[in-house]
Amino acid sequence: MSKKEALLKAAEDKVRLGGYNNFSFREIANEVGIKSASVHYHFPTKADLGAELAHQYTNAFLNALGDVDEIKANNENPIDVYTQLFRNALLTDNKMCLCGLLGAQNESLPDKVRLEVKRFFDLNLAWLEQAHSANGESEPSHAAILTVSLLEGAMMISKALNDHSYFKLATK
Amino acid sequence: MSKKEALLKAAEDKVRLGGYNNFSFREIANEVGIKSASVHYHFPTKADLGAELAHQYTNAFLNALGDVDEIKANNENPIDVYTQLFRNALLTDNKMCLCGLLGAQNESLPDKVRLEVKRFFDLNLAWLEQAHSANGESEPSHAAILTVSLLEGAMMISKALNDHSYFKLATK
DNA sequence: TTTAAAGTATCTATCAGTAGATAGTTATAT
DNA sequence: ATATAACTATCTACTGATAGATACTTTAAA
Repeated sequence: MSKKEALLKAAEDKVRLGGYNNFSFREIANEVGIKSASVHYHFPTKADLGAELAHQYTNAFLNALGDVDEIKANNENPIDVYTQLFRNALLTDNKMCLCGLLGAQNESLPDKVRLEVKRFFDLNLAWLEQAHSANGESEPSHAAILTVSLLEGAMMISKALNDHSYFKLATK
Repeated sequence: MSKKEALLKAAEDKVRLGGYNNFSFREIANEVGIKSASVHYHFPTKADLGAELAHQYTNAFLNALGDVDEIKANNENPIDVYTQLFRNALLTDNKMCLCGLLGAQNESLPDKVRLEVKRFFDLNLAWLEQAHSANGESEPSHAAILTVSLLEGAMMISKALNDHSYFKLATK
């Protein structure tokens, strides 16, 4: 893993625990074994780092979801796949969804970060709409909104209560 | 409004926009017209301020909700009342739910703040369980979890997309 | 094929600004 | 007189950011 990738990973862990202000160049530099000034070589500003972090997170998330048609072709329910990905993010990493937390902080984010967070939800809603449509839902667009809202909310409250069983109950 | 109340109000606005790290003693002191050192007279530490903020927010929220039995006696649906309170918080104030945002940041909060955030959701779930029970739901506890998760998630994503119509769609 | 230039990745040193917090002082009001 | 609510002054720690130097690697030109 390159230093740049390591910096992004270190930042991701901290942001997913406490939001955009929960990491500093010094902290993540220490963790990967360079000086804070050197972080600016890879990311001119903190906003640049935050934006790239959200962008890559979104790409990785959508990549992990895969293609709706392929899922259907395997006789699987894409909504179950989606739910499972959220569940893993919470249970395995024991952390919030990066873009969920950043989204809640929207108004205090730099513009370029805000834009990437919006991209995450736009793409998620598009994927879910396609999924519900493939499932024969009568209102796929509305169902998509309900799905992502419920999952993000359940995740948030599971963290607030520090109780993973909450998420399981909310998504069963 | 006393200085102390004004400090809490100023802090609340900032926290609801960007989380616990989104306000400083200096900022809120300037806003109410005192010096940052004087804030420590009212709140020994920032954690004390945060905890009292979340506590009062919770009390005000539950007070605004009112009593389930009285709502039912007026032939109103308490779940509609609950939804409407969330909607107003978002549409009128144009801000996130304080405890929703803090809950997502859970791991980076001081202990006493974390405790108050947990109290918010515990009390919300109890109120909703009673409400769903009064509505004759077969699984009031489960319904309560779904209700608060959906509303918090819809609120979060409305902020992320900067689009209030999203919340309306999610809650119709 | 050697040389020159450019790019990569880091360093040290430093900056102005802000953070929360403390000690000790002063004014005001009961 | 005492408690309340503010003040001034100051502290240490941390923030993101910049300047300038160094070593190493890669590319391009003579």
